[in-house]
Amino acid sequence: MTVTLADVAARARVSPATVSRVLNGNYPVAASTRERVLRAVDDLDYVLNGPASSLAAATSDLVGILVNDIADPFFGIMAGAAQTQIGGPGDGSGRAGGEKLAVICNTGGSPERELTYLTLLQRQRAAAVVLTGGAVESPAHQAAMAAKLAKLADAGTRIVFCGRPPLPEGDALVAALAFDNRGGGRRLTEHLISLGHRRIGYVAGPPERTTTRHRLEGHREALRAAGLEDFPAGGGTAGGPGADGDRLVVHGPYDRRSGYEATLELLRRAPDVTAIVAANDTVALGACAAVRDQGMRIPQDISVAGFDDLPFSVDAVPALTTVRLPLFEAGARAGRLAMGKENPPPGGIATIAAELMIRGSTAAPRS
Amino acid sequence: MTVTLADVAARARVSPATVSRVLNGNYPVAASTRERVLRAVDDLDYVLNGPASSLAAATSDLVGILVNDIADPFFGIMAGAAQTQIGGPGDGSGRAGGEKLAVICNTGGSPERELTYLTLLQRQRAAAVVLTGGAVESPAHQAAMAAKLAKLADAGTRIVFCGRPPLPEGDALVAALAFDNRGGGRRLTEHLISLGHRRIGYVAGPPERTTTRHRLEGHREALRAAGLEDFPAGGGTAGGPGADGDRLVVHGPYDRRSGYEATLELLRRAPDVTAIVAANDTVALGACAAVRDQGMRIPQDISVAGFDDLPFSVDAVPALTTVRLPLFEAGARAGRLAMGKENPPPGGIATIAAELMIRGSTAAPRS
DNA sequence: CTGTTAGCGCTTTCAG
DNA sequence: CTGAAAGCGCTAACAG
Repeated sequence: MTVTLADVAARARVSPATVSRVLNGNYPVAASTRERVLRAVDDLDYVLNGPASSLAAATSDLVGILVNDIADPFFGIMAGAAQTQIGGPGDGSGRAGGEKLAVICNTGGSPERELTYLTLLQRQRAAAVVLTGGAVESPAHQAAMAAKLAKLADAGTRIVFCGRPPLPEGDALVAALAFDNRGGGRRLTEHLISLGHRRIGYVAGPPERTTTRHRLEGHREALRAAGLEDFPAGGGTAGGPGADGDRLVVHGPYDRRSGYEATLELLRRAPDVTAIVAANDTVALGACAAVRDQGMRIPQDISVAGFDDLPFSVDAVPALTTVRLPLFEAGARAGRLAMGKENPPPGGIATIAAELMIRGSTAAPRS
Repeated sequence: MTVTLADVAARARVSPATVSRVLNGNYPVAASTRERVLRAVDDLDYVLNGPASSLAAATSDLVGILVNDIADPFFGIMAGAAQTQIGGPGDGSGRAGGEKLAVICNTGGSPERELTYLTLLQRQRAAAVVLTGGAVESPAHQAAMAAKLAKLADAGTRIVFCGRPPLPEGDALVAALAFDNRGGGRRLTEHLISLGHRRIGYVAGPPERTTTRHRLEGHREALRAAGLEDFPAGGGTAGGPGADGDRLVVHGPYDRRSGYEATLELLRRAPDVTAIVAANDTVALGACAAVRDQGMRIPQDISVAGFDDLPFSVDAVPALTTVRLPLFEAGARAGRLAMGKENPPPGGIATIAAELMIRGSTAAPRS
């Protein structure tokens, strides 16, 4: 029923090996032969058996792209961009040729799923894996990840981080594109301070994420530099890294609802805040809604700022002050790195600049 | 270097066949033996060779999810939901067991890429394929799709449509979950008409998409029912299906920018429109921006409505009147269908209801 | 440039 | 319930 390479070989009156060679295009074949083979392929409507080919070649054309939440455009944009550099499209040949199959895997932010997907990808002998977005910092998970990635790497899988800092052990195996979350966070808060804000609330992401920590650290650097750090330096009572007793920081997931609720909580704890910085734009939207529902105006009564500069942020009313991350460019570059089309940055790690976007949602506090 | 099933068998003092059986859990194995095997697997840190297994079994554990634009939450939400029903997660076993690898493929809305991805998935002997969102209606592409899907289907790949109408030939091979775009579009425009609007502009999606056509048809049904259809019934001069001479309809891609520009164009053509219906929420955001940049207020000077009810729509100011599509639920159901966990709807096709969400961006026209 | 020959690592009858 | 053996369809040396 199903056409095999041998069938094609028979019809083209060549050996299977030759068919394989023209299909893979990695070996000299006479033009006339190649043409005959190609015709046979078309006539028979032959489709290569991927598993067989991967088994024999000990490598597949799968490239995995791991994301924390594919419903979030932050990841959608990066993943889509990476796929443009990897996927079947570019070659325009119509017939699927030497393309890789770029696939996006949604971990939902769960460390277990991240590991599971990695195992699944390892099982498929993936050609490369791109890990996007913030990592979970629990030591156990980091160790497990390092071990798994090492295994993948020496099975020949290329590893690329995109928008994620390299692992502590700094495997040379990995090319990393890290966003300057700390610098962006710092500049954002500096902006608020320069506007005259002194009590600034912060709606942070989940405490165990690198992204959360870095952005928050930047925020605190700015506060400290301005002598505004009014919380205990050594952290507070809650457990885990980054925990602290600061009444002006509330943690929660990276979603709108969390932004809404955390903001309400913040306003309850400190009704005198004049500005709120959100972990990202989505959270900021929730924060805006909460602020409004409390009968306050943005930015007259309270300023709100986000992070990422997602497409909808400019359309918020007022437009959201935020920090732009070049998500598309970073994703595309990660895709190229995964394909080996581009050389890794010196030292294996590149820091991607974050640009402050000042818009209407922030202004000087009243009086 | 790499551990094989034979190694595990040796260590567990059983035959390779037995190891295979415990791993696949589809055959009776003595509890003690199974345990011994499992321990050997752990000791050796064995990972199944996917290609080899797929080759032997003539089927893989890959499930493809095709989307038009993964940067758009419309697709991100559906795809993510589908993955929750398919991916490695649910079983919680830690070790990757019987899971499928659900992968998202971003076609960018290009028919060629759609076909290419299908070929790639066919090559991988995918267990199932989920196609999401609107289809391109060109007859050539439809024919190519039908042929390709037929081939996939009889290679044992399960096919599921999600948010896409079944193909004209209505293959019984396919389970389809279609959104009621026409009904939703109709109710939305009826709402506007009931508010008193008579000149309603429409920023439509790309003309060749099913989604675009259905939503627009619903809009026209409503206009016609109210006797407001002021354009030539038979269509106008532009080429292609769905083209018409209606000055109040402008087509463009499903993105914010298109919404912005098309709205400007609309306002130029017909400065007297009192309401604008957008192809979807993203487009609506662009439309809102354009309206504001023209110095008009929403909804006092002009009403704006969207479609989809994406998460950010409720946060627009004023909140967007739109049509809610149960994207998550539909995606999850599609995932279940793809896994064979749920029976296909009677007749192979289910229509998913669309719910009108009336919010602040629409109001009665002035005077 | 092209054919021959071995496997790649697993699943699956078929016996026991 | 378990083992033995025969491929699955392709690639990759090696010879020509």
